[in-house]
Amino acid sequence: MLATPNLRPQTPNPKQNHLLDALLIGEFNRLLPNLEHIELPLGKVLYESGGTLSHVYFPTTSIISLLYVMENGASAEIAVVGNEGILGISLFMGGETTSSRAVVQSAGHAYRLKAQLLKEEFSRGGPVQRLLLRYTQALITQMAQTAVCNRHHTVEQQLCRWLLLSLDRLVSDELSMTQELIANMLGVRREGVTEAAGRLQQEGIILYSRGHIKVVDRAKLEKRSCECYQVVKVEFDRLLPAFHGIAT
Amino acid sequence: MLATPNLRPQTPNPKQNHLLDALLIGEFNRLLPNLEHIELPLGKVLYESGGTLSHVYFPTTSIISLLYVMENGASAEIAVVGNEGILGISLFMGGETTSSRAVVQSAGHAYRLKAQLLKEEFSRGGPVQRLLLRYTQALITQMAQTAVCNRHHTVEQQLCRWLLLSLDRLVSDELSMTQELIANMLGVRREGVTEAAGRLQQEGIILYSRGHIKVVDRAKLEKRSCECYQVVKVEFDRLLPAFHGIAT
DNA sequence: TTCTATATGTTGCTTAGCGAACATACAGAG
DNA sequence: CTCTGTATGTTCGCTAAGCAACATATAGAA
Repeated sequence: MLATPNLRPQTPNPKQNHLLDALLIGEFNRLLPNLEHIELPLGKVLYESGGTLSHVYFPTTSIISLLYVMENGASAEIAVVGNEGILGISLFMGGETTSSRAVVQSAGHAYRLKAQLLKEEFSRGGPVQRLLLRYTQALITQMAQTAVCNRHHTVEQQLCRWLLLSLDRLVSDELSMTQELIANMLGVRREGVTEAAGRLQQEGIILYSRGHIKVVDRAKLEKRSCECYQVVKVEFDRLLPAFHGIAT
Repeated sequence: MLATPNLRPQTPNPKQNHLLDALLIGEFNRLLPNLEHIELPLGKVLYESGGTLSHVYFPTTSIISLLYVMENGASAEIAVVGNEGILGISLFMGGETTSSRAVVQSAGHAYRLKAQLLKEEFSRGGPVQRLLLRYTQALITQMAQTAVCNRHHTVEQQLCRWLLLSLDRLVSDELSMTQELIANMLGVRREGVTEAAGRLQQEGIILYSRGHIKVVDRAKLEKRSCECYQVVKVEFDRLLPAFHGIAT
């Protein structure tokens, strides 16, 4: 039996989002009053495929999943966005609409900013623009690696990768997530996740119960994962190192 | 028996690359003398994973494949770049290095530009920058769709998608490509491609022989393909419509 | 406490695609 | 014309993961 993770000791603070923290320099500071704090419940759909983007989101304690949903209803996760990034890159990339659905994968807090405001800041160029583009580049790496992972790795490996990606974006070592939902994200059957999770639990790597997963042995989890996790992590660290002061 | 496609009636011309054509406006025109025409043989590696980018490439009659190669040697194609785009986006995205390998998938011509020159133009902002970012957005869509396709679709469907993507980037309806190479791109076994191609040939959709594939019935090919091809095509058309005059 | 919706466990069957080992067939060199 | 390397065809067994149809267990509501 697992306790519900206590994720709310801190007061919400824009600086909990690393990208936002790095952005809030110089003139960008004037946007601070325009940041709107919101709470994101599990499953909330922030963008629908093909829809227009009214805001961009900076998750702090929440995690957003970029999902592509196919004609027949099957889905697959393209990338995740947590406290390291921003949701809504197609806004400044010029797309206006997004081709994927954005769903809250882990409930928590976020800050949002009106689309127009971010676009204006972006088009000013300079460090803000450069940082946003570097983040986009990191996100591209994540997508590319997801494609590779989908092609070559087993459900268990992908589950490990997915858990690690989530863990890196949370303060806790627990996450609230049913196997059914994980299966949706990975684009596999629920039974496949059940089996893989069962194996991981038997080996003392994770502990789970009705929608709560606790990672007990992170080192082993990394070993069971495919290389994809490390590849993405290294690239994020390279492109967005300490964040503070890199926006130069 | 198929004749080798005659792809060289035209004199090489930068305007054969749609993106370059759209870029060569106003001040960007001064870059024209810096464009270097080159011929790209099949299989040539333009970027190695992790390497530094000395040039960006604008394919005209060639097609470049972005491949990710895993630790164990297995590979998968992330995206393709042809006469609609530019190779080397990580340059202006701020990455400096690329995380995937770029290989010539279809021999032909291209123009290249010194990395520094493109970076300078990009950082000027304005229409050039906007167009490059829109193209990047389209490329992101292609990567995301590749991820989905890898998860859910059969080898045959993916082969159809791949043929269509290649076709769109060529003037001819024939391509020079062995099944072995296609298998590498798709990240599947050669035998799988042989079987799928055999079926397509039996139904009169394609015709092939020792490294030459001719698409006979494009309409049927589109029907056999998964939705992924159309999704990507629609997004490219939306983001980069007629090209001429959109860089505003 | 009991009930119920939801989460997880399990099993049998089927199939796509892998790995490996081999057969054939064609193109271009000599 | 023959030889040879390369491209394609075929087969066997195997496994991961799909589909389907259940059984069980538990948290929270009543």
